Amino acid sequence: MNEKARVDYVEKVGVFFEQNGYPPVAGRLIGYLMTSNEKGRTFYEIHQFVNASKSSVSTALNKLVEKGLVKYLTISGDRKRYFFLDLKPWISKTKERAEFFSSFASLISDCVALRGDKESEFTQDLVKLEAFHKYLAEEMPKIIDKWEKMHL
Amino acid sequence: MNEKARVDYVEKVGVFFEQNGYPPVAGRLIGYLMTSNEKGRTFYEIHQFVNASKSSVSTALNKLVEKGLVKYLTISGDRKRYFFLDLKPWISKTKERAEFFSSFASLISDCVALRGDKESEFTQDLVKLEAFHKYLAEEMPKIIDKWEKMHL
DNA sequence: ATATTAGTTCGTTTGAAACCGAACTAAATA
DNA sequence: TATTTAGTTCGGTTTCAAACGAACTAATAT
Repeated sequence: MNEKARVDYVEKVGVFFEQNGYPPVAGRLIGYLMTSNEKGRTFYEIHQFVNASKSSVSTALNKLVEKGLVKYLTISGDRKRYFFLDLKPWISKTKERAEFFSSFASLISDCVALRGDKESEFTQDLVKLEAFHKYLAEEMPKIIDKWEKMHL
Repeated sequence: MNEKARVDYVEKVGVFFEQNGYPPVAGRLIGYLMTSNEKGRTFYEIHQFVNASKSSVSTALNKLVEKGLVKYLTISGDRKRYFFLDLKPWISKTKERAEFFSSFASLISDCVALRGDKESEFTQDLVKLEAFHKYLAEEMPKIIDKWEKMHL
């Protein structure tokens, strides 16, 4: 693989994940592992490539391992760990994200319950918005399940 | 409306929006407007209720107006503006959010293009993940359109 | 035993976002 | 004309997450 292309790509992934709420180092780390083989990368390789301190790498890496996005394999008689991305949880993570819709729906529901003017246009719009989010909270898992069935 | 209940509710909305990437003041502001009538609230009322400085309220309010989440009406011969929530853009905002899926899909696609080991399990998993996100990028707008048709 | 190496821990620094207060503008009122 | 009011602007402070460096642990290798 062209090294310049890899560096550029990793930076792009870094930005993408940063925009989606990840710390920059974590994003670059994911990018680096995306361009790596399944044998995994050592702590030192990651540390060198993402050009961050060992402590930053350690923290970011452990957080990603906790989240289940990164796994590692070990080789007996070899102290190093070989880190790699686990792509499987991404789908279930998306399903979890759909819970946003139901919690927003119930937040709106609470609001409607609180309001005196059930007949006002604004309250009606709130009710509609709640219905919309309830609908999405139901439909999202459905379409994900559908995909899972298609691809098992 | 019970004032204590309103205060509690506004705080809850504040936390929710804060968790979803909004500044705390903006979240509380949205909460306050959710519990308000469609006539709208004045700058001063908001300022008092959310208990933040005028400058913070001004900044947060203007950002929300820019985003189209808050609108205001004016009354001739009255200098005040009456701010209220516009609930209509929420649905299209959700549709926009679905663009996340297509941009992630193309990010993965770039990665696959970069990789030499097209046949490896990891690359295959990447391809699958890309397909999954493409699928969602198509299905999300569809189910939203479906809802819109049901409720026009 | 000594030296490397892999990774962790922890106290400090840095940088950006959020918030603030005070001074300001511009319209309305007296 | 002078004053009040609605909202803005801008420079400074606070706050908090992210990153860092240096010292540490524990396993391996010499």
